[in-house]
Amino acid sequence: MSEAIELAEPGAAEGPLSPAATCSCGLVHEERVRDALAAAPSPAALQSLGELFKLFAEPTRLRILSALAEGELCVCDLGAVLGMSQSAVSHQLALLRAARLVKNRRDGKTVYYSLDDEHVKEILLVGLDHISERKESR
Amino acid sequence: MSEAIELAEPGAAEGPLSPAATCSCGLVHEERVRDALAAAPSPAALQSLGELFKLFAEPTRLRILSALAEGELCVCDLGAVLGMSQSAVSHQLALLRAARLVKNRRDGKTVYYSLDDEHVKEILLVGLDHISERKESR
DNA sequence: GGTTTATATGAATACTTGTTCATATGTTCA
DNA sequence: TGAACATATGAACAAGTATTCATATAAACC
Repeated sequence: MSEAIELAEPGAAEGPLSPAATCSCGLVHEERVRDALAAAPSPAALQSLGELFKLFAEPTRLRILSALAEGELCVCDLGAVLGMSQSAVSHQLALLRAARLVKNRRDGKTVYYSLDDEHVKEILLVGLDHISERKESR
Repeated sequence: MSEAIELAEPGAAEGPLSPAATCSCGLVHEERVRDALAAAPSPAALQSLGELFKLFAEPTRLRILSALAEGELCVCDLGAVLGMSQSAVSHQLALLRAARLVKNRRDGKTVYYSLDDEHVKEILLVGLDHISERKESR
């Protein structure tokens, strides 16, 4: 607790910490806060990261991605795999496509989708690793 | 297109594919669909995976996690880092705690938080790797 | 060319969720 | 014990989003 300091006016601009960067409590470990701020990703990176993980944050899209991890599938195939309407699948594919997680190629009337990024499998594996580890430690 | 087959009755139960597992279109690559279904994670795993990635899907929590990646911080520190109210931070910490992504220890009135899982940094790094790669290829 | 089939997209609705406000819990210190 | 402080939590409101329904695009086949 040696580096704990008391800020006289918690909400006031005092020192290099920005005014809004202090919460209502008066206790702040200034050095640690400074380190954390220095190491923080840029707002743009945070935004992109959030949008990326949001795509992995839903069972529907997770199923699409893990299905495509097995190989190329057309939209109708994905509908069959998921037991979902073509429209719902297509909407999700549009999101995944915009994030460049999947790519598509057209063959006549059929559009085939596949993974566009090596990180997809990697992220899925780390996630699966995490949840299985949590399960056994419980 | 050699393995493309036409289902006579798209909605009807025909073959090992479940009735609901066929979309409105009649074109299904049966073998590919079967492979994808065989490789699909269990519903429970999909649920857990979704909940896990949902925690990484928001700038606020991403900032909390990357701040804690630099070292232990108390709730008030995190409020200062994020420029957010103690209540908002505490709510998010409760979610991260429930998922065992962070742990806490009490020292008097102060509660210190830190990362509870090696996968957190790993997931963050893969995500950052992905978005930086996308940026340069654009 | 016109019809059929596979996919894409726009609008609307139901649902989830992050933040705020108010208040409770738990610890220290006088 | 009681006051002060750090944190936790419950309720409510606002914002974002996944699915459905209807319709548009695009290619193939007659």
